[in-house]
Amino acid sequence: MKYSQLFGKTNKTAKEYDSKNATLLQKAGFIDQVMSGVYTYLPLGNRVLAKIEKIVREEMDKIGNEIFMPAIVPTDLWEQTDRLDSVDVLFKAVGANKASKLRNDAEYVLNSTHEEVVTPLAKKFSFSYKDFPFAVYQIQSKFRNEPRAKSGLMRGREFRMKDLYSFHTSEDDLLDYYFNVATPAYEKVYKRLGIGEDTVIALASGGDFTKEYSHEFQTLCETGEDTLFYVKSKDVYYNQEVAPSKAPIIEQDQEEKEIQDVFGEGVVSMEKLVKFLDIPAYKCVKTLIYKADEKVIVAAVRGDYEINEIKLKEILNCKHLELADKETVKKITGAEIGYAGIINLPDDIDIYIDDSIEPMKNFECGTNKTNFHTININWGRDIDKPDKFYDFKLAKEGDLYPETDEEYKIYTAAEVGNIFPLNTKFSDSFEYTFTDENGDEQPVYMGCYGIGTSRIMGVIAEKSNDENGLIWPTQIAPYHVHLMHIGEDDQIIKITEKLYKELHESKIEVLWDDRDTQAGEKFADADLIGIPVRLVISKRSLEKGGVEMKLRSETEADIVKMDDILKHVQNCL
RNA sequence: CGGAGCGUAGUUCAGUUGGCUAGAACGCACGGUUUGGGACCGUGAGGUCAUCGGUUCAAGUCCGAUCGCUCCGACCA
Repeated sequence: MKYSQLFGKTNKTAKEYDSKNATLLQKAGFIDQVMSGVYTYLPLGNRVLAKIEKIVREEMDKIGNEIFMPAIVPTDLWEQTDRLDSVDVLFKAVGANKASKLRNDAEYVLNSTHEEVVTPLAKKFSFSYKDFPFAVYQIQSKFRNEPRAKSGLMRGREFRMKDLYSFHTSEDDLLDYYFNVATPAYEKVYKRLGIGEDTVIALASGGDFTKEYSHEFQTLCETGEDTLFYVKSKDVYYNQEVAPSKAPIIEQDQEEKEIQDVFGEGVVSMEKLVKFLDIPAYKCVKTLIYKADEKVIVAAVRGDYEINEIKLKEILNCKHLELADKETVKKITGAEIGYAGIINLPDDIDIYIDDSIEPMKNFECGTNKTNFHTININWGRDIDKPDKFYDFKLAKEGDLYPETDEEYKIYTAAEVGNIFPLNTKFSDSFEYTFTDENGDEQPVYMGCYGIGTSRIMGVIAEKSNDENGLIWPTQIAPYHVHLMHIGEDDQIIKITEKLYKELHESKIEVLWDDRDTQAGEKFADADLIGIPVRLVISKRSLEKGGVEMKLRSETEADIVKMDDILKHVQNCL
């Protein structure tokens, strides 16, 4: 490809975003934003995405059959799984042209994931135990109406994803595939993409998919959205959303002080309270009123912690958990929002207390009376110590892994894959069963396995760059070689053109910057685009005996004899 | 969905208490000098100031609504 023929150019005045991948991919002409979280892939970006997907496809072909499902489907499929109105990010589409008489009024779903399509599909073709196990996958655009799309390709509203679904006659067979077939295939993919070293498996929430943990493939990356908690002795990573945690020991007072109500008008946040009472947050108790399904409950953590609703939900064994509204809080506590505490509560309410509170002495909590807080509360004396404490605090830096009491090591990471054991959740919804050896109907077990291919492009751009631009790993670089000539001398152009053709014939992908422009501009663009090998032909290089060759990841250039250049390039790929 | 900021040329931005015949840089076109890190000289094209409404003698500027973008938070199957 000649640069002069390439659609989409670099733009040095393009906006600087907080996110590197958004900035660099747009400056270098890989993507163009259409709206928040939605991008056009320009030729360079499209080539990178295609190469990522080729690698994913090659590995998935070893463990499943590729199919291609529709992005748009009727709503009734989503009604059958009860997800039509429960998936917050679901896009629904209607025919927009109200003026047209031919228009129908039906509503459709733009799939955010394809269980609703693949399960009825499998049901049409595979009914006998002899058909199992099997797996199908596709690479598709997905639609999720993220309330906050951000960070370039890291979190989009339309994005590319590979989704594979596996079908089994038993849970054991599902787990065997899950851990021994899908997981190694995923590891191979990340290795081939050049992020294998930095990619770990983390335990994460199964969401509404499964009660069990799901497994996330997380690429360590400073600007990632996720926080991982690593247990060294077990070599296990937990996503913060599920990390069990024990608060480190904090020195407590020896003497029990006198309990006391303190008047503090409008002191409703932890921040204000700490200032007002002049005590640290870890001497306070944070009390929140929740609605768990239809039941109202009280949950309390130490003041310097947040409540982890995923963990709390698990403890409560409820489907929906949300903070109670103003009226409910008033009814339960008798006070305005902000003064709830674990004392003076009605007898019939269930109170859940985090284990961070257990060792506390002379602690503070709301009085359940507007404008009042109570200090120097002690277990036994002022309030009965509950039989059971729970762990539903959001793990934070310094916390211990409860089982071994070792301090977590903390990493930030970007999710590049997520696999879920679905078990019979979707086969139940669609009444998908198979017939076993005895002629009996049995439930089908399923797993689903996702890789966000466009996000991976963002993650790699985010991780692999320097102050001058992108640095693509060879396997997914838009081209292998960035060729340029310096000087408009006929001889130099002829030599460059000859090399361009030779590279082409050797199946080496080459981008030739054939513009008549300043050398500096060509160098700057080459660095920005980030193609792994740069070849320069100029009067100077010819005088030195050939072509200058430089790797994007290196700072030093070498002169290579014209006859040896193909061999040298091939060695680098 | 809450909070904050913003929307002016292809791009990134400036435009003060309302006075605009709306600017700059980069990019683009033409001519010339250059050719190893975004070089220089000259000429030129390019704008319904997001949209709709209001206030005013006068609106890019003030007010309202809508749409959109960025950042923080909530959310994230």
